[in-house]
Order: sequence, then structure tokens, then C-alpha cells
Amino acid sequence: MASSTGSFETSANSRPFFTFSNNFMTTSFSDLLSADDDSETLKRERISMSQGFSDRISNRTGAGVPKFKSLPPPSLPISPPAPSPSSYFSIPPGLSPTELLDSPLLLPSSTILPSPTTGSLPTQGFNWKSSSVNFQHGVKQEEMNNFNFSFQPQTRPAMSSASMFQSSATPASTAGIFKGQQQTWNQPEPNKQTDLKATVKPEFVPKESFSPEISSIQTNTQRSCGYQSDYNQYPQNTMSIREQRRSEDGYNWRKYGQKQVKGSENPRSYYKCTYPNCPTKKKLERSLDGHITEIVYKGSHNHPKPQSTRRNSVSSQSIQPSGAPTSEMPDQFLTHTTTQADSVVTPDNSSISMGDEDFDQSKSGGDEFDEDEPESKRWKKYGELEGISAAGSRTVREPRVVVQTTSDIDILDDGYRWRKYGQKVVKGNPNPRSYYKCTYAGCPVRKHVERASHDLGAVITTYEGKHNHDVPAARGSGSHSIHRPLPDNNNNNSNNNNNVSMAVRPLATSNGFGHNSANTFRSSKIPTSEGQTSFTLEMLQNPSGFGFSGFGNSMISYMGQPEYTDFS
DNA sequence: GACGTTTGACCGAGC
DNA sequence: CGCTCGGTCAAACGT
Repeated sequence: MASSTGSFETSANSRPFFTFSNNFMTTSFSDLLSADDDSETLKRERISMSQGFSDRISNRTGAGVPKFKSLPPPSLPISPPAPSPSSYFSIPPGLSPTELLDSPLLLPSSTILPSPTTGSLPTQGFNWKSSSVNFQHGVKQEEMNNFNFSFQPQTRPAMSSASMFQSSATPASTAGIFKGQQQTWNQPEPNKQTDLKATVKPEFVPKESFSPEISSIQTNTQRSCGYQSDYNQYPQNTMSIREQRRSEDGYNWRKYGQKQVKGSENPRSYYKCTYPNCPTKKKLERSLDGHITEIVYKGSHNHPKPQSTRRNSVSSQSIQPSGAPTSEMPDQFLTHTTTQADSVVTPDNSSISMGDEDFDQSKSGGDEFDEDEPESKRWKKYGELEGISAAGSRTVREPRVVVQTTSDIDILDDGYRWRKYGQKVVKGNPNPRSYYKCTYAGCPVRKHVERASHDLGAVITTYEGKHNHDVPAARGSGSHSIHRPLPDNNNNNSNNNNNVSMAVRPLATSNGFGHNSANTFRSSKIPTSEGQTSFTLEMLQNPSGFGFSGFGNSMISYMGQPEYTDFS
């Protein structure tokens, strides 16, 4: 891994690629984690580890890597080793998240990610990234001032996350972050039974939650430095992944069926709890690359969680969702969890939930928000708008909550232009929530941003509505203006512009973000969200993963995950 | 042999 | 009534 490189590149069609991330993500989350136990993939990864990261990448990108939607275009060279191999960002002490939040330009995190609401790929966000292997290159000066990123080589093969993680900006907070991680990961998994049919507010829901609207959580760069640490955790994680797969969520499940459901390329697996007379079942869908894209629980366990026969390490626990309703994730992560009856999208282990707190907290202070309308109601409304039965008799197909962690860099801009129209402190978070509207004429999209109460580094961006226009021409440099084929948001969803679409799209997803966006997203059951959702939450839910958090969402995601689980 | 997975067939609901 | 589709069954197979 010493020679790993992270380069941002712009393809011939001006579509920026983060080649490293692309490859990396494919590797780390698809291959490393999704493969079955003792899979060739894991073996291969181990070998790759010993070969060095660049070699690993080469192997990855070379022939014989039949990863669907994961290979970058041939034109995308593996970045030169130059700046990044094992480097990380450091943030100057002067970095102020507040400043970031105060500027719409900086807020949208989404940035790297195409607009959540249209699928358009924001261009700005790539500017600095795509221009050079030097990550500082291309960053606006003011941004540079704040994001004085620097790379520092690290060659140690294995280090703890905490030790690996370095941030000149907030060493203390960093330590706290990791401390929080540890604590979170060490937290005994709550064995709370949840009648998944009963209520929108399962008990397992973390206190801290977000509005049911699409939300993206973005963490600033303080946490973005983490890809090496993640990567270095690999050997440990490998084991934990295995452990996790075997132990599942503490409950024992037996797969009793698998079916290819219509409208999705992802096979759906059916599991039953093996405990005698336990009616609990779950459906699990996973993408072709192995990522769990959906879990639907049905019923509740009528028995305590079986005593684990193993003494799992922190790493093992870290993979387990802290808030899983009835089970941990049998796999590396999941995109979201839904209950059968209520269609509640509960990104497992993401600390995003639909609890009452959410409703209170999410009562926005914007001039156009209905203060009196509970979030749950709005949530339901969205579901209805999207053609989802209010009764929730069917599984929610479109995850409505997206948790994404990203660096401050990522929140610089999402390519759209926003006008701030309000700010308010909402319940549950002392930090003011900035409200923004898309400045495009007639565009109904709004978003609000706030810092997480527990961590100033975490930024929660909530999008509402769907852009009815393309991404405006890039500010500053237009070279990155992207006219990527927009995924047809309406393809599989109900047609409506009020659709609360996904907050973010991954900079580089395991689904091959950047290759053919249209294909990528359309190929998913949830064209507008599946990929990104999977990406984001998988990151969050995979603390053991190779958070390549050096830049961007993909990397930070993992780094921030534990904190989210520790939101309360 | 126990246990879990795979996979084609079957069933029932909905249209 | 027939078709589609999601859910389940169960034999075969693997570990």
C-alpha cells in the first residue's frame, strides 16, 4: 500500500474521475468485503497487500477482474504514485467548520457527488481533485487556506486507526473521534427486539437522527484522512469480516430462498431465523458486487440473541451495526434497512433513523417548511409521492436517508447554486441549520445544512426536492462542467419533481461511478439512489473497511461512521 | 450427520 | 382466467 496513489483525473469527455477511489472502492468494498467467506477475493487481497498497493491496483485493473461496473475506463490511468501513496491530509488548526457552513459554496458537500436531486454530477467539486495528483493543486485559494492538505508518506504496514490518523487541525478531536470510534465499536450491540411491523420508531433507533428526507452527512477533512488507516486495518478486518459473516448479527439465519426480483438486478435472498419457532425473517438484497443494498426485516425475534460462541474483537464488533433492529449485518454493510410494514428506511448502523426525535429535530425553520408537519408525515408523503404505499405494505425501494461522510473539501460545492433563505436552531442540535434554496429559476430544490451536535466536523446536509435542471456551469473553471448523461430519476420511480432524491452520489462508487452514469444508476433497482446509497452507507457501516478517506466521501465515510453511531 | 446454501418448482396475491 | 411477481418450499449439493 505504500505505493498507493490517489489521482483525480478528468476523462476525455471532461468527466472527472477519481481513479484511485474508483479502483479502490471497487476493491475494498466490493471485493474485500462482499466476497463470500474465504473467497478468492480475500485471498487475492491478501496477496495484493503484500504486493503493495499500486500492484494491487494494477491487479485490480488488469484483465481478469470481472467486476461488473467496477472497472474504470481504460483511459483512466492509475495515477502516478506521486503525492499520495500513503499520505493523508492534514488540516491546519485554523480550519473552521463554521465558516464552511456559512457558505453555500462550501456546504454542498455533495459536491463530489452529483446532485442528489438530479443525478447530475457536480462539477466544482472535482476541480481541485481532478486537476492533479497534487491534491492541493486546483483548489481555490481560499479553500487552500482552509484545507492546507498535505501528504505525508506512511509506510508502516499496520497501524491502528488512531495512530495512523493524523490531523494537524484537530489532533484532540481526532483522538476523540477515534476514541469515539472505539467506544462505539466496543459498545455491546443492543439486543433490542423490535417489532418491525409495529412502528416507525423502533427502539433501536439511535437518539440522534436525521430528517427522513434525504440526508447526507459530511464530515470535514479532519476525518478524511483515513484511507491508510483503514487500509492498514485490513488484515484485522479480514478476520473480522469472516467472523462477522459467521456470526451474522448474533442471530442465526438460514437462507431459504433466493430470487431475482423484477426491476432489480440484485438478487434477493430470504432468510429465516433458525431459532425454533422464531418467526423472524429477513430479505436481503445485494448488488452484484456484493454490497448489501437492502435489508428488510419481518417479524421480531421471540428469543434473546444467542450467546456468541466467540469472543469477538473490537474489529469484529465494529462491523456489526450498533443499532440493527434484529440483526447485525450479515455482511460488510448494508445500504439501508427497512421494515416490512412501515417502510421505514433505517440505514442500519448509520444512526439515521425515524424516531420521534427526528421529527422534532427536523422541523425546519425555513420559510417554506411546514413547522407543524411532523417529519414522519412528510416522510410518508414522500413515500406516497414516490408511489410507495403509505401503508407500507411493500418494501421501500428507494432509500430516503443517505448518510454520507465526506471531507470538508467535499462540501465545498455540489455544483448547484444556492441561496440562503433562512437559518434556525432546531431541537436537538445547538448548531444552527442553514437553509438554502437552489437559485435556478423554478427549481424547487432546497437543502439545509447543519453540523452534527456532537461533532462539529460532521455536517448534515439534507436535500429536498429534485433539480429540474442540469448542473449550472461550473464556477470558476468551466473545464469541469459536466454534461454527463443524467440518470433518469423517473425511470423506476414515480414521476414527480418533489421526489426527495438521494442526497449524494459517490464520487466513485463500486458501481462504477463515472463510467457510465446512466448505465450505472439505471442498472440499479433504484437508479437514482441505489449506487450512491450503497456507497455511502456501506462506508458508514463498514468501519473495518478501507475507508479511503483521504479525499472525499468515499474515504471519510468509514472514518466517520462510528461517530454517527455515537450520535446520541 | 448436521447444518447451511443453491436453485428450480410451487403457491398465492394482485392485476 | 391467465399472467406476473414475490415469497416459500424442498431436494440436491456443499462444507
